[in-house]
Order: sequence, then C-alpha cells, then structure tokens
Amino acid sequence: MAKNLLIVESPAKAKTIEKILGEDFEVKSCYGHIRDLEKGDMGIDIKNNYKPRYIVPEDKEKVVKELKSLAKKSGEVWLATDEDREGEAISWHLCEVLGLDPVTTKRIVFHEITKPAIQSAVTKPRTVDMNLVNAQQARRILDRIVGFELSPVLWRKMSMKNNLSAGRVQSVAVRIIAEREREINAFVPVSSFKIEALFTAKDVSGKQVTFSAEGKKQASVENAEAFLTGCKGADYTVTDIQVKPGKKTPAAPFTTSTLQQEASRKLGYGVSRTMLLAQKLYESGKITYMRTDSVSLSETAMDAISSQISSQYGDRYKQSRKFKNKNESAQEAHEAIRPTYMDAMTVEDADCRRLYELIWKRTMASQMADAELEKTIAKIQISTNKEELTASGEVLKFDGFLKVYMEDRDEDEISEEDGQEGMLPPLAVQQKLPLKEMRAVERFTRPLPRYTEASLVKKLEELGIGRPSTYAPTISTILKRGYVEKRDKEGIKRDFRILLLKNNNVEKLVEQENTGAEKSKLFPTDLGLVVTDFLKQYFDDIMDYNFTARIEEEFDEVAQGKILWNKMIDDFYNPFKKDVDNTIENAERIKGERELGVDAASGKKVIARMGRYGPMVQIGDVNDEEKPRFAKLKNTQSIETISYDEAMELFRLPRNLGQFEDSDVVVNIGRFGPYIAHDKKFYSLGKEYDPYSITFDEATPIIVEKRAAKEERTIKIFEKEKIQLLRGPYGPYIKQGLRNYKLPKEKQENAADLSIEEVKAIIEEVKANPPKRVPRKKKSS
DNA sequence: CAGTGAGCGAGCTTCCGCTTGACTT
Repeated sequence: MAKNLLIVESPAKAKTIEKILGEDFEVKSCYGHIRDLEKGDMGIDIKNNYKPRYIVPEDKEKVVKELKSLAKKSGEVWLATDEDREGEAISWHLCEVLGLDPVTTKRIVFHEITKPAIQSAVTKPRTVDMNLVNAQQARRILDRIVGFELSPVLWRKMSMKNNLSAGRVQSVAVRIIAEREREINAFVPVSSFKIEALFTAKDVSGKQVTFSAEGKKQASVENAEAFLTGCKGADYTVTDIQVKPGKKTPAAPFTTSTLQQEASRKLGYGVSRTMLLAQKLYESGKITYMRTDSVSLSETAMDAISSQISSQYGDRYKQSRKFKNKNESAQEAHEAIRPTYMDAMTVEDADCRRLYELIWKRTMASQMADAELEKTIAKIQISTNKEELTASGEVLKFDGFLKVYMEDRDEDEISEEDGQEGMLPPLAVQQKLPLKEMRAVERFTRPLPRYTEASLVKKLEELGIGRPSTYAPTISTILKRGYVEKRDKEGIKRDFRILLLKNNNVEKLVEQENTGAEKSKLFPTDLGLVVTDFLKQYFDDIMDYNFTARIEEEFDEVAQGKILWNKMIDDFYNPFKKDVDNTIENAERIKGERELGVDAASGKKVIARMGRYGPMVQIGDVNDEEKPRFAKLKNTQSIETISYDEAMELFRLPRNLGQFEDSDVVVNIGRFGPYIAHDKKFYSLGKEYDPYSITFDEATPIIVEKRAAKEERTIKIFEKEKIQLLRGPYGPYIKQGLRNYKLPKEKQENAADLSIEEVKAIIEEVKANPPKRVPRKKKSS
C-alpha cells in the first residue's frame, strides 16, 4: 500500500516527525506559505467583494510541483501545518493547489514535537477550519490594502523618491522610535539631593565595617545644606530593626521576543543575529522551534529538566512550574524555546554556543526553586532633628534558581533605589553608631532611554503588533528604508554638587559625570520623523497604537464565524479609501520645514527642511533673485534640533586646502560621504577625519596612499573599451561600467596576460550563463 | 561615484507572515 503523505511547514520538523511516525507516513515540508496575493492591482478584486487573486510565487514553484507529484502517488494526504491562523490558511492553500477537498482532507495539529503528542494527534484528525482560514485571508488582505494604498501616497507627497513604504506594522514601529526621541529632546532634568550617611559597626567576626544609610531626599541645595548643618554634632541611635523574608522567582522559558531581549542584554546580539544563530541550533536539532510566542513546555521536557536538576543540583533545587502567557495576542502553535535534550551538549561555533547556553540556563532556571532572601531594615534616629535614616541590607538565604541564571533588566526598569544592596553588620536596638561622614549628592532625573532593537520588539509585542517571524525583518525594513538608524551617541559632561559633612564641618564639592551616552540604539532619521508626522496627520487610525488590537478582535470574530470576512474588510476599506483619496487630493508635499533665524551677512532667512536628497539647510528662498545656498545636514544632526550656529557651520564646505602637485585639494561632502577631490580624482575620507578641520598636511598623504592602493588593485586597464581588470578579495575580476564579471578558474592564474578579445569573450560567456542568484522578484502579469 | 535642491511624467517601487538557502568585489 502506498504511504500516506503528511505535510508540515518546516523541513527540520519533517525529519523528526517521520522518525516518530515510521513506515506508514512520508513526511514532507511546504516551507511556509505556498501562495500569496498577486502584486498587480493589489491582487484583490475590490469590486467583486474583495475576491483575492492568489498565485504560487516563483520561489515556491519547485516545492509545489514536488508536493503535487507526491500527492498523486501517495495514499492519503494529511495536513499538519501549525495550529494558528497562518497554519490553517497554509493547509487550505495546499488543498487548493493539490486538488484536495477541504471538507474531507485530514488535518491534524500538535503543539510539540514529541512522540506522544504526534501519535495522539494522528488518532484524532479534523478538517480545515474555513472560518479560521477566512480570518487569515482578512488579515492578509487588510495588510495588502494598507501597504499598497499608503506607500503610493508617500511616493506622491515626498520629494525623496527612494522606494518609501508604509504599513500596519512598520509605520507604528517607526512612530514608537520617533516619539521616544521627542520625549528625550523635550526632557528637562530636575535635580535633587540624595542623603547618604556612612557608619561603622562590628561585623560577625568582630571586624569594623562600613555601611550606609539613606535619609529623605532634599529638593534643593539650600535644603540639603540646612539638613547637613542640622546634623552637626548629632548622635545616631538604632531605634528599630525589621527582618523580613523575601523571594525571587525565575522567569518563564524563552519565547522569540524574550530570547531576543536577553541575547541583546547579556550577549549584545542584534535581533537578526540572534535569529540566525537560533536557526542554526534548530536545524542541527539542538533546540526546539525558535519562532514562538508560547512559554509552555511539553510534559516530556519537564520530566527531562526535572531529572537534570535533581542530578546536577539535588532535589532541594527542583520546583515544577507551568507558565501562562500574559500576552493575549499569542497563538501558541509551538512550545517555548528550549534545548531538545537537557544533558550535556557540545556546540562548536562560539556564538551559537553562547546562545545555546543562555537557552539552557533559562530553561533549567524556569523549573527551579525560588531564591530565598532576608531583608533587614534598620531605622536610625538623629539626635538633633526629627528626620530618620534608613539602612537596608539583603542576604541570600538560599540561591535556588539563581545558581543557574538571572534575567537582566532593561535600563528603564532599573530605578535608583535598587542598587546593589549588600549585607548589614548585626545591629541592635539602642545601639549608638559612630558617623564616618554624611553626604548630599545631587542627582538628576533622566528621560527614558532610546530603544534597542530588542526593547522595540518587546514594545511591539506588548502592543500585539507583529509576530515572532516578523520582529527581526520589521526592524531590518525600517532601517533599510532609512526611517531609523542604529548608532551610538556620546554623552555630555555635566557638573553635579556634593555637600559633605565630616568632622563637624560641611564642605561643598563639584564633580563631573557623563550623561546621555547610548550604545547601539535606534534613532529616528528626519525622514522617519516627517513621514510619521504625515501619516499621523492623515491616517490617525492606522497609526493608533491600538489599531492592530482592534482589528485582531474583528479577525477573532471572523474566526468564530460571527461576522463575514468581506463585510469586515468592506467596513474598513470604504472610510480608509476616502482618507487616501482626500490625502492625495489635498495634502501638501512633505517638507518638515523649520526656521532657524536670519543670516547676518545677507539678511536672508535660514531654514532647515527635507530636500530631494535628504535633510538640508538653506539660506534664502528659491524665489529670490539670487540663488539660495544649500548644505546637507551631518548624519548626527536633525532638522528638529539643529541650531542656527550649527547650520551656519555647514556652509563652510567645500574647503580648498591649497595646491598639491599643481592641482587644488578640495574637501567636501558628497553623495557617499566626505571626500578629497584632487586632479579630477576622488578619495573618500575615513571616519577618523573631519572634513571641517582636516588640514593640508593630513590630506596629501591620504591622496598618495589611496592612489597607490588603487594601483595595487589594478591588473590591467583597457582604456579605449573602458574595461578594467581588477584584483578583489574573491580573486581577479573584470569591471565594465557598474557590472563585475568573475574570471573562470583556469584564467585566474595569468590574468595579466589576457587580451581585450579574451576579456570580451569572458564577459559574453558570463552574460550568457549568469551565476546563480537569489531569484529576483518579477512582475506577475 | 563625489551634482543636485522646481515640477512634469514615464515606469518603477510597496504590505505582513509563513519558511529556508546562495551569494558576495
């Protein structure tokens, strides 16, 4: 009898399941979605009740063909795609493409790839749930409509024409970054004075140790000084001691989002890197599926973890826990991310290993006992006034899960109070304490930090926007479109005051701290800011943080069969389309203009705005008799924050540094960054040089060096044909115009001897048989 | 490769969510 064919989404899963099911089943993968909306005309018949037009994308043709022929040969076809909205739709598309009847074709689901789960799933097949499929179609169609209606609006209203885009997810992601930036820019720090007293006492071994106690924060320097002066000559007595037990609980096992956050905090990985490494671990069978929103573990896994904890740390450290998902939008088609086996596992690649160890520890910790603490709070009376000081200490009584792992926190979750609380020496009520010194330290309030890739993912997940499979790609998109940049920011030096009470004398000191430094953070570009403002102005509802949550409720109603999907789409489309038409008709071009002042020399207005080639400053108006002067903003500057003085500074380029080898040496900033122009040739300036301050003596060696390096790379030049033979990191190649052609292996050795005829032949040869590439998107008819 | 900055109009781009691999100057 012919084998049954079982189709899953992921090929790695297929392999595992085939082993479990044995002889009767052949298990194949469809590699995710196999059909999508056609691109032309949105792929939707708006007038025909939003009927979708599906096609098999080019890169899926092969898979579909193979599944078709297998389906013919096989006994029964079973659909085992993921149990969520998308998975259900994939099953339905498989029915459509393979000619299966969705009413009778067997559909099974499981949330974990374990023998019992899969064997039990096979005993209770159902059929495709068309309501759920319709909910997915509604989701897909709505996203297509939003993206393909909104993006063209931007093309029309923005002067920059570098394929801009907008969408339900990406545009809100940019908005989050833009708003945080403006909060930071508008933030006015307020200072107060933290009171800290240092006392000495004997510890358990009788040694004198220093510990600190805190007093009430003082709002001003006057108050702080008055307080310290008031403490002159005081006695300090312990009046009360409270000892309270406390505990810490481990975090849930990893989901995609929490894995990305922790890998970012603990290992400094960006989200794409984390996902790439996780994919490798998954494919080599070391971890479970890495795109998941579920925190649950299979029974089999819980048992394995439990026995691992027993053998490694003892039963005292064991505590079985079942975690529940807080997130309502979670679809939980998979397990949490965990090691497939808990016993020792070697991972070759160092980066992969670090991620694997993180996953292993987190998984272990999630099934371990609470850490037990003892918190001590001592009140200390000041004899000269009514204020009290508080000393607190924390002792770890039992480490529990902390033996293995502790989750890190984001900057914005760390408050000033929860610094490291050390141990207090044993104290007794009525004990007199000798004061070493007391200080009032000026502290400033801080704005919320800028987002990292991972903290943006966290925010998106909280808002229910995006899915585990799209977090990393979404961030790539907004970076690629130039709405957002990832970079460091240097902090600025700031003075802060300290008042010190010592030996009955109050002394005033000033110290410096660095504030506002950020590393690898997301900054909005001017483009991102103006596009966000524009979309907010004209498409308020789409840009609303709750838009996705609202339509998700409607998708749910479709999934429950309460409303028809085309009715839902119709209710959305009509008002939306009206907004689109109105915007195209009435909205002004997006400029983001801001006036900076008046140029003293010419008496003309100085403005910052978006130009055709990005943010710029301009002196004068295009309607003036004399042409306006233009200068490009540096990439750390922004239309919103640039000052008049900074703007005027930009007009200092181009600078002529003088004559070298009878030609001018001119420094400027061009399309590809700062450069030196000399003798009709151009030399890029590295980051170590500033075009505004580079000197003649610094510039000339760069010319000489770069010229030499270029000669080094050149094998031969065919002047007349404008063809170059160059040496690159992948071997010698031919350059003609913008295109490169690799030399065949046998010709690489003696590349310098090639004649122009031979070179031309190679070009023709390569053109005729182009090297295999990722299939390019083609216009579907 | 190293200009430009206004507006027109051809012909192009664009979304989100499932999955992996092949390529590089």
